[in-house]
Amino acid sequence: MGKGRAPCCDKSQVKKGPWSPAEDLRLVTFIQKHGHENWRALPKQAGLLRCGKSCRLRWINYLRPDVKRGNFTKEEEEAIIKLHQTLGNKWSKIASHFPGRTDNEIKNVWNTHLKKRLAFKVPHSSGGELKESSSISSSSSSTIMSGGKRNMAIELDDQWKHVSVTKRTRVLEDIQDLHMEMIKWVPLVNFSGAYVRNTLEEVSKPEIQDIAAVEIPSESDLDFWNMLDGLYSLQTNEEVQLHNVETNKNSSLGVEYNGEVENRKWLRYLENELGLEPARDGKQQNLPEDAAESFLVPENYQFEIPMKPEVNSGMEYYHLWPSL
DNA sequence: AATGGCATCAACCGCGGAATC
DNA sequence: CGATTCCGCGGTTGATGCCAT
Repeated sequence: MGKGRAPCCDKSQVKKGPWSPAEDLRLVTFIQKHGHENWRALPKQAGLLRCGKSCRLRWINYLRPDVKRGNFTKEEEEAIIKLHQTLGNKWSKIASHFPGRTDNEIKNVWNTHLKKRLAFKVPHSSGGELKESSSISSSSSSTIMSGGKRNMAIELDDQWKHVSVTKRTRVLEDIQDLHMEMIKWVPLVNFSGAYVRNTLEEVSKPEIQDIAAVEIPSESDLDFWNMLDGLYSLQTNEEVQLHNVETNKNSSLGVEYNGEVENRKWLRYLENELGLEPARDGKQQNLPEDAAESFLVPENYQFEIPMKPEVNSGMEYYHLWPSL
């Protein structure tokens, strides 16, 4: 090795910490269109203020369409324990035995659950099977909605019941804020769905020009999405991903799209809880089947329209809608 | 209601090794 | 063949939420 190693990126120029939905969207969209042959160059090309390693990690551990979310089954946990006995802390090797699971996830499960379980293990009479301490249980957040095919209304109801009172209050306040924000936004959206950008500043654009211009929402848009993201946080990312995987086996293009559909249902549920809008039938929740594909990888790569109001419905309902 | 401790997990950091120059 | 670049791995940290007091 040489003396001293060049930093992978300019630390002062990169953003750190949790990824925003807008950043996720950029990353997923870019990778689906261009792949990820060079992680180091990717953030710049995708217009992301992230280091390449961060992008890679985010993709592998979270955004990759085949990533499997949710609780580990008993069988998986037992297999991890057995593999760890032979492989040690070779998380990537252990993960290779579990399609869809990531080394990071397995490492976390080991450190948070399995290691402790082994410390308390009581050898079972039928040879080798481990009996876990009753004090160790899976997190409730990821078990609330484990049944992906359950009726959405029931799921939402169940989930809402698990939300603490303080969080409910905060969410409901956020919903109100969201409606106030929507009021401000309505004039910016015309009926053809074109998002009016005149009052908004552009974010820095990718420097390379051989990639179709990525019309990502501007900073003001990001604020809006971040607010939405805050509301959506009640639905676990695991659940979103689970639904995405289940509903997109033939195509990875629907990751963001389906997550959005689920989020929207959740949002509507909360809106109804607040009494902010009349109950409506579920018809409006369905987007055309081809919308997912056109949304994520439109030919001209445009994301000019984050939201589209239903015609004649005022602010009642909003769709994430592609520019076709 | 406040707060301190604990659990969880996403994300970061630094290193080693492979690939390339 | 050494220097450099990049990727992937494993350890660790920090933010957040939950729960007991």
